[in-house]
Amino acid sequence: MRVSNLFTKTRKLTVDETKAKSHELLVQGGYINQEMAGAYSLLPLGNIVLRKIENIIREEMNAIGGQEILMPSIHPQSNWEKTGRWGSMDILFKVDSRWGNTTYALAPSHEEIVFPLVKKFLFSYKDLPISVYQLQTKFRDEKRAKSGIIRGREFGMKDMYSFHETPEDLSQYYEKAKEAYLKIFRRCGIDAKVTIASGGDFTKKYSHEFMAISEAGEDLIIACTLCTYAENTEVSELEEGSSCPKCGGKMNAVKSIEIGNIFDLGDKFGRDFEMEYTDREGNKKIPVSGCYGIGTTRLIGSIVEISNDEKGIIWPEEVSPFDIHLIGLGLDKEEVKSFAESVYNRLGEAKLSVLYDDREDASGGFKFKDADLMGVAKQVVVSEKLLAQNKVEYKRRENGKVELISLEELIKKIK
RNA sequence: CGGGGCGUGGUGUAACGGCAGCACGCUUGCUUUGGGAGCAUGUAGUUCGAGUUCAAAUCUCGGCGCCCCGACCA
Repeated sequence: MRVSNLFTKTRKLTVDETKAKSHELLVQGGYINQEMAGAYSLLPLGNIVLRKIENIIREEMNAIGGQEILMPSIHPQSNWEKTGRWGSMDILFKVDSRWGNTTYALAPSHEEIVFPLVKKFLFSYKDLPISVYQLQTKFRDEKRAKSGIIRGREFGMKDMYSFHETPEDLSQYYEKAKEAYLKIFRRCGIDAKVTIASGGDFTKKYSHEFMAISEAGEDLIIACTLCTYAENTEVSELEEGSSCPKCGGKMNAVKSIEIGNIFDLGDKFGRDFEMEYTDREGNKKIPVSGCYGIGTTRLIGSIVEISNDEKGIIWPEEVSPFDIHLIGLGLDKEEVKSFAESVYNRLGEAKLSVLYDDREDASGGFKFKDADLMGVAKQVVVSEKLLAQNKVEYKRRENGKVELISLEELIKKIK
């Protein structure tokens, strides 16, 4: 991708200091645009980051047997009445059809679709376990949208639902999902803490929240400084400075963002939708199930919230919108330009994705500032000076360490 | 939903009730390319409605919108 072709631009000026840091950086860098309170457009760069996050999630969900599907966003009222949530859920958007008197729910979650859906294909214990997931848009009529992309009224989410014969099988799968979640967050550059929380109005059982430690967070948790163990202060009896029940490390109270949540649903929704199958003894049985969510667009904001400095965003490698940000200096000179172009082409041949700052009318300073702001994990500079040595300059955004290196050495090094 | 704040060119801001100004951006031209370039040039604005007043960006009432604190939070 050439910077000269990007229809978005970076912005020099601060957008609104009162908002979240991640919001400011994502707007300045040209990743997102706010359309109203709680609704955002993802611009080319932001969209690439979202796809990268989604693909990481896909890989890890597929690895634990999840099958990807895609369900609709508008749901029939009757399904929501069956679960009792039509009347009880105050964040539920309801939309009227212009024809007749039909009202639909705009999906804040998908139990009301996925349970009747799976029911259609579930006849025997031999069909279990089943695990399905989707990457989709959710709508929640939040009383107050806040913190930029971290808490919107429309947002991206991965939701997975699993169905099992026994609570034991569910809990085994639940643990597998927990590990998969930690892996996903690690790949996104976040060292997530796992807290035990209440199940909300969802289930009488417990749930686990995955927390990213950040001042921008809305939750206060008490987290171990050594391992992933943590408790939400809403339910915790641990005190600041006490020792971790799991590893003995020190527990600290910290603010954090909820980036994932998994629930043991028991047979709640299975019963609501009379989801019966025949077990080994020929009896009718209701499966137990779990659900597993990750806010994908919120994750974008959370990563930026955690990974930035005074110059801009610092993308962790796996979610960086490009492998390399290539900066061409002095491109008005023909030989420098063709050198830069050949570097761009060669990196592409080596299957590296490159954002190439090919602007001939921008000063060098401007390009460095833009690159640091946009935060691509690796930067490569070409210039007249470097051309003379037949070298390029290689720099990692996270530590700013600079290396002079030949192009082929560079490719070998980062492939 | 309770409380508070704010609404001025594309962006960020200034203006006692009395000529709407600045910076950035953008246009055009020339010069510039190793850390947000220089000169010249042009461009564009008071959220909406009602009211008070000789006169409203400024005061009053209402609408709409956004932000913050709290409450809420699959």
